[in-house]
Amino acid sequence: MQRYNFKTIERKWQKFWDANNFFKSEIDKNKKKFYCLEMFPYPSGKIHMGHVRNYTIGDVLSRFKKMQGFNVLHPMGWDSFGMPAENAARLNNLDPKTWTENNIAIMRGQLKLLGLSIDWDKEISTCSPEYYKHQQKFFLEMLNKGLVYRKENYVNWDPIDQTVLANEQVIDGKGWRSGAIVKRKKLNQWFFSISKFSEELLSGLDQLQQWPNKVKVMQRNWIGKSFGCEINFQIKGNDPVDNIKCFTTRPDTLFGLSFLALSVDHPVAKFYEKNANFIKFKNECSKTGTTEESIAQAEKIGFKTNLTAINPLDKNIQVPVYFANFVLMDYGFGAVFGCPAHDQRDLDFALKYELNVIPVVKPKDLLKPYQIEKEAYTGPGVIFNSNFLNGLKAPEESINETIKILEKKKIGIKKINFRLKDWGISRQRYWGCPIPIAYNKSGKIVKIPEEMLPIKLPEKIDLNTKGNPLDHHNTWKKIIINGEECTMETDTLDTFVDSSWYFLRFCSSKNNDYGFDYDDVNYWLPVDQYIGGIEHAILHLLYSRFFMQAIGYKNNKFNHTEPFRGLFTQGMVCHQTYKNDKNQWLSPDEVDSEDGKNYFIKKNPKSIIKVGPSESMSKSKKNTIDPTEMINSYGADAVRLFILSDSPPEKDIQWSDQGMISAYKFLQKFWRMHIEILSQIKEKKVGLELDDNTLSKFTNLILEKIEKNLNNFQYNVIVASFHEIYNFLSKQIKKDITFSVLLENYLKILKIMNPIIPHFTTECMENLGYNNKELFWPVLDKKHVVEARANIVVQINGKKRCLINTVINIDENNLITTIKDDPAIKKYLSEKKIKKTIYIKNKLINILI
RNA sequence: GCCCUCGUGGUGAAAUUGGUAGACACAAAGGACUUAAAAUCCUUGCCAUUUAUGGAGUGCCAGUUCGAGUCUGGCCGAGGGCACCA
Repeated sequence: MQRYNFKTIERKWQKFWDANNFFKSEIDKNKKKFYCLEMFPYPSGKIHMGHVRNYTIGDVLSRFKKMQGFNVLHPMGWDSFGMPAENAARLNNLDPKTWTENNIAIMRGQLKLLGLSIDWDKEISTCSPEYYKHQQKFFLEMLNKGLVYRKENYVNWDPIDQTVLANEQVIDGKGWRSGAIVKRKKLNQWFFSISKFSEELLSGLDQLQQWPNKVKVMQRNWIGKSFGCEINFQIKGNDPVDNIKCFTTRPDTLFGLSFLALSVDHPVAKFYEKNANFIKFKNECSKTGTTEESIAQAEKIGFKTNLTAINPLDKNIQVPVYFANFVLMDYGFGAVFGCPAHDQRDLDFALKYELNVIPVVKPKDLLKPYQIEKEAYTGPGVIFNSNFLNGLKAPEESINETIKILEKKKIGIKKINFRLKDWGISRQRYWGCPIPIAYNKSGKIVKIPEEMLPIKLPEKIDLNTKGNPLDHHNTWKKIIINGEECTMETDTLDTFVDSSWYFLRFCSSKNNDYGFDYDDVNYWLPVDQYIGGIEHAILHLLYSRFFMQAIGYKNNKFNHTEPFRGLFTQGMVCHQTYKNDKNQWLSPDEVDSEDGKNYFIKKNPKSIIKVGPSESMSKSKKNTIDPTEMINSYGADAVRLFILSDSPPEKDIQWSDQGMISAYKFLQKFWRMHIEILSQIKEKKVGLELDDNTLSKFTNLILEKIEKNLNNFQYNVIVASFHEIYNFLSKQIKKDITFSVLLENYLKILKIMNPIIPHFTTECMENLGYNNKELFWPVLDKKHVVEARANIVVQINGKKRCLINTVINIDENNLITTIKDDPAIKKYLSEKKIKKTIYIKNKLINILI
């Protein structure tokens, strides 16, 4: 018997799809569209199992939607700017462009082996001038709309990568890529005014019903809206400083004021620049570092100024002003008022410097005398010790009432504050999109005129310089604009800018005049299903949402402001880790095991290996499995089948060789059954009515189930259903079935299986005489789903006692009569009176005795 | 500290949304076929005596209900996110 030869068959159908333009998508306003997008890859050189999982999930959905008659857009591109290219180029003495293009060629080939239903005509690459010239236009457009600005700012400086990082790219005080401890440095930087859209970005989340709640919560926290009040404190005497503004969410505790605390970067600090003790204190603060641990453990310290602030509600309350290490300049006004009784931080500070602790919120139902010791009281209660605020219910009543009073007295203003900060986009790097800006001799900003775009990166560049290579390229830096000699901006854009609009580009990937065409975008957008890793929950997704706001700002040409209607975040692919006796990582192909418990090095069977926990596949831990190797050994369909099996797509999956092999074996045994079915159909057997119906019923039930699971992303359950199909069919075909009924049902089953194992099923269908040029999802035949008989669970006092097979829709009295005759139940019912019965039609009966 | 998610056999997991717990697979054990191996097929969650038959059972403790893996409250544990955010 012939084995299933995946190598020739998979190639055959990939060519067929290609030749018939199977996955080309064009705008067709008579058809319902479906835009399926997976996060595009960085071209590192090789695809990894994470890609395989990501793109298989998207492919299954795309194929399913296409079969359902949707006009599907399923494109692919490359997130191809970024630092690894520069580093690799330096190592291998290549230029980043060549390195990147080679990688793309390799990875494109690898992805094609998977048989993905991608419209390769729409392929884009962010490092090509064809792409980034439009990005430069967006930059200028946004600049004209006042959404881009330049300012001198403290930045997060990564000393290894020699570049600036966005706040989001600093993780635990370390660079997200290099892992180096980030330093503070003052630089002139370009910013996107993302914070201008804080409110829109926050409220937009409510529309996103098909996003995981987890991601929405993370974004909400990130945007960090808080309601409060801006309060202006007068400074006593004739100091050069006469007032200090503070932001507070608890204006109702103002009578508990005992100090003001300022950030060391607060404008007031300029009066202390020459004070040796202040300099010392400032250094002390910066030493604390930015790591999570140090922040948590850092002691609250302060530097006392000679200023005295006056409580605006009561001029007799006068308090000292400190600089303090726990106040941040980039939130609120970089100044807070301290109310130690009701804020733990303030209390810690007050205890250290022996400042007043005045409680102003009293808990209800107080049992013992009320005294603040080492713990601040932050719960609800009633305001006291507070003159005209006394008696207000805190916090629900007191905050709003106090704000009203403060506004009336012109002391404070109601204010909403966001945690979200503007997005710093300048990077001191070569391999990124050049910023279309130059500076004239007097240092003024000059916009590059549109006809001069794109500003291309220079091809020949010396990468072996410190800092930004573009800065050392003297000919590139010189540019003449309107006859005036200028110097190019040498910073390039953060690569997150590239990925913030690529989903728009796919809609009009060939448009030369503009990044996209509004008609195209308004047809395809929003992306109906976006699929990718949870690691992009905040940055990439928030930036993309911002771009829609910014590009559509003041022109209202977009029909939708949210780019991604559905979001699915898939889990990681994990594998066990292995270490030798010297604590060095070992790759899975270096080790072997006979019992699945004890492992040894293949070359040295006596060696002992420590088996570590299963972790997400990474080069550094050497626990990777090469997808192309797997495709070559088992075929794309087997790999697709395995990567979807066992674990739900949103959870992590364990790679197992046994699992991979079992997926392969499944296809082989299904193929053997297929050959048998073929010969039965050729025989033109005419069978018995009963077995025909059993088959039709099964087919339609499994269709119903798989369709539901496709819509819910329960792909692991679908793979389980495939096994059920085999287990059922391999037995059923041994019975008498009319050949035409067998053909019809089997064809239906192959179509249902098509999105997951497309090559295999297409080949099988061709064997049956199907032409494969059109492929539609089978229609559920309800008459076969309706059962003639039902298995009813019989419970006595809530305990299952037996199953009874009866005709469908039997009424309760008839059922009880039948049950009383059943030998398995008789013994429970003998001479007992039935108190009550609960009957769920065709499902269950509970008899209480 | 705050927020979110999740606890089901040796393992990955299913469970029509309150109605037969453990589908489907992996592993292990036993069996069939075979001179033998591979491949293939069959059986097996736990306890009580054995296939029949009972019993317990979805992290723990209560509650609602005829009936709870599913709903409510409390506790324990794991994972993730945020954090001197005023």
